[in-house]
Amino acid sequence: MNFSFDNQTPIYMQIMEVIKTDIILGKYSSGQKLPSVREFAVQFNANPNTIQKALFELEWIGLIVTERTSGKYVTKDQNVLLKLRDDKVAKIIEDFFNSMDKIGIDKDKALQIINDNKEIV
Amino acid sequence: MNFSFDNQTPIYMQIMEVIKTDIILGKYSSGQKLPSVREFAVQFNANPNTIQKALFELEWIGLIVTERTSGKYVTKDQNVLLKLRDDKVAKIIEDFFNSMDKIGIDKDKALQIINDNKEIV
Amino acid sequence: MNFSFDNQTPIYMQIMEVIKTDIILGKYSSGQKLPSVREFAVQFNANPNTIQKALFELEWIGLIVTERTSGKYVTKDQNVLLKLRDDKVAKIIEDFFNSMDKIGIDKDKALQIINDNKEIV
Amino acid sequence: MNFSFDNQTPIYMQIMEVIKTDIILGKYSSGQKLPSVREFAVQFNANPNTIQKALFELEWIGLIVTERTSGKYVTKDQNVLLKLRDDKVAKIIEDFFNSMDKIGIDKDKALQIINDNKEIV
DNA sequence: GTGGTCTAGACCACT
DNA sequence: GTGGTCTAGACCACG
Repeated sequence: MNFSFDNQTPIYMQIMEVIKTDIILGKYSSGQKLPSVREFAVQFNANPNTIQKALFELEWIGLIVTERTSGKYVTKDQNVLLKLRDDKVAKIIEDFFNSMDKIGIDKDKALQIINDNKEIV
Repeated sequence: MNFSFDNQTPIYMQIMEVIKTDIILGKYSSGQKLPSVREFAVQFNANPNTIQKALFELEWIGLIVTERTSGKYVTKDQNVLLKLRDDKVAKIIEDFFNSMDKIGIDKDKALQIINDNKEIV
Repeated sequence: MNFSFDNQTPIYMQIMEVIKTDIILGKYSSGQKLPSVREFAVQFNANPNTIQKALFELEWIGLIVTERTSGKYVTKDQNVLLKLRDDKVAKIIEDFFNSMDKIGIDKDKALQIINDNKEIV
Repeated sequence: MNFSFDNQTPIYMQIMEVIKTDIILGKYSSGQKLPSVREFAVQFNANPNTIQKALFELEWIGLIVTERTSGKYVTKDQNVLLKLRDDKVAKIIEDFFNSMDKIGIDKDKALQIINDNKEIV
């Protein structure tokens, strides 16, 4: 796998997002063991410490749990996983309307535009 | 006016965005003189150097022009202004679909969701 | 019995504490034979090596003695048992006053607070 | 200043506790600038990264805020500061009763013992 | 082999 | 000079 990192945002945040997304997409499913920190380090071509920092954030939000000496696992709590996805969807929609609002386009207008978007994009 | 800056992104970029948005919204219209660097500095409670950096970027993309000795003006080129707005709209829509795509929701599904969620958000 | 281990502290220490407490509480009384390492291993759902390590620590502080070929027994030395409990009580009280002291609450004040707070906690 | 670190618990946690306590005690008061990361590093004879880790935790719980390029400051939110102290007191009392309970001493008995503690300790 | 901690040292953006 | 990020490399406890 090959990742090209955006130079504007910290690598650890980008890694966090990639893994988070992989979990949402079910690439790593509930209760499953994640690759070890060292494996991730190779995969992302980053330092193990950087991976740690990324995974720590995911642990904080309850997405993954650490079993000392055996590895890190995706939480078995389905609610956390479902909520994560819903939150993300809600966030995307909110961002969309906010962005449109900032340039003077209200919700109704925004919806109209996006539904007609085939011509625009 | 009171701005609370996001601590993650450079201040000058945030100022740039605010001014850009103000121009799109017509607060500063085509051909109009912009406030002086010093006025902006007071308005944003920022260092004049920071303002300079922000304005320089806007000049670079052709949004504003500097008339030596008299100040900075919004470009008279209507095409630039219109394009700016359209670009932004297209960008917002693209971001929206990209974000949805990342979590496994295709265009049709995304449209369906956003149309259903205008009451929720 | 079901134990949920704290992921922050070594399992063997947690097991040690549980057994130690059980001895203080008289669940295993003076001179009595302890369950075998294997039985403990099943009971705590842990690796026999981990149990060994926990028991070794308890033997070190004189709480239990190993009779080769027959098993491990709670010490017959009543003094050790009594002292263990008194030590623990003293330790708890000392910890309490130390903790209070660290946040600027002296002994008298601490006593006053704890006497007032038996309803709150 | 001279600190002797407990070898059982991570240095960053111990540093975190020291700074937290200093804030509770008002050594660093509301809104005040904290020493720089590098100054702390010298003071605690630790690596700046270790200090960062400690301070990050304090930031997470809202105790301190980071002003990019100028430094880190104790939060101006008095509620957070007051709550911090109250939480700590409650925690200490709770720990005390829990510890006593574990060795078979109930609340009333525990209170009685601690009030009579002069002879015991 | 697993995660956790720590150090030394470097570079960066921002003011 | 401030905080933030990242790396390389080391050592440790645990099971």
